Amino acid sequence: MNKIFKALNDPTRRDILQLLKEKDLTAGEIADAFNITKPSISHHLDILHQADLVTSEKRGQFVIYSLTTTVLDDILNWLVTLKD
Amino acid sequence: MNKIFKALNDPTRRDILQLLKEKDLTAGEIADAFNITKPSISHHLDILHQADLVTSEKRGQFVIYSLTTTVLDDILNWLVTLKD
DNA sequence: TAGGTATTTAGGTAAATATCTAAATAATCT
DNA sequence: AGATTATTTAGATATTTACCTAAATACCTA
Repeated sequence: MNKIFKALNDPTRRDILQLLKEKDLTAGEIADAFNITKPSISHHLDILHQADLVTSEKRGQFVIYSLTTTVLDDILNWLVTLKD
Repeated sequence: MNKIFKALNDPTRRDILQLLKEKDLTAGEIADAFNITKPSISHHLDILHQADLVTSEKRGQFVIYSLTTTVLDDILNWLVTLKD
């Protein structure tokens, strides 16, 4: 839970997730979508990965990132429980 | 959105919200529930207030805090949209 | 194998965060 | 009014975070 909230607590990382919602992307493609250096994006991707919000697969020299949404259920449950 | 995610990105603050779910509490009662000094709790309450996750009402020398969940809808929407 | 591309790791810096103690403010009570 | 209680503000410190540049790693191709 902690890791997920931490991962979501950054606008760049939230934007990355929304990009990945459309389609899988390589690390480079993700970096190109932002005005941030590639190492910084790599760091953001690492944090998202630690939270299990993305998975990565190495394809040749590329690393393809995909969205994973199953862990969001924990947060959704927590929020809904708080609401009712 | 930013403020809400920020407010939720701390276990103490999330625990405060869950306490307030049960019933309204004074700042002191909230502080007593944690191994943290009152000024620190006051600071956490301020962050929750800035995110509109709690409201406060002064009753005599006490300040009573209540949970507000309406702003959670923004996050819930964002999360659900990401999922489907 | 040498050179090029994609990505991550390492190291450093500035800003934000969580915590503390001490002091200030506000309300109550004797 | 003076003392007590509740809460917040101020100021200090240690940790975390987000970002950068430079270097390392991994893979591909000629």
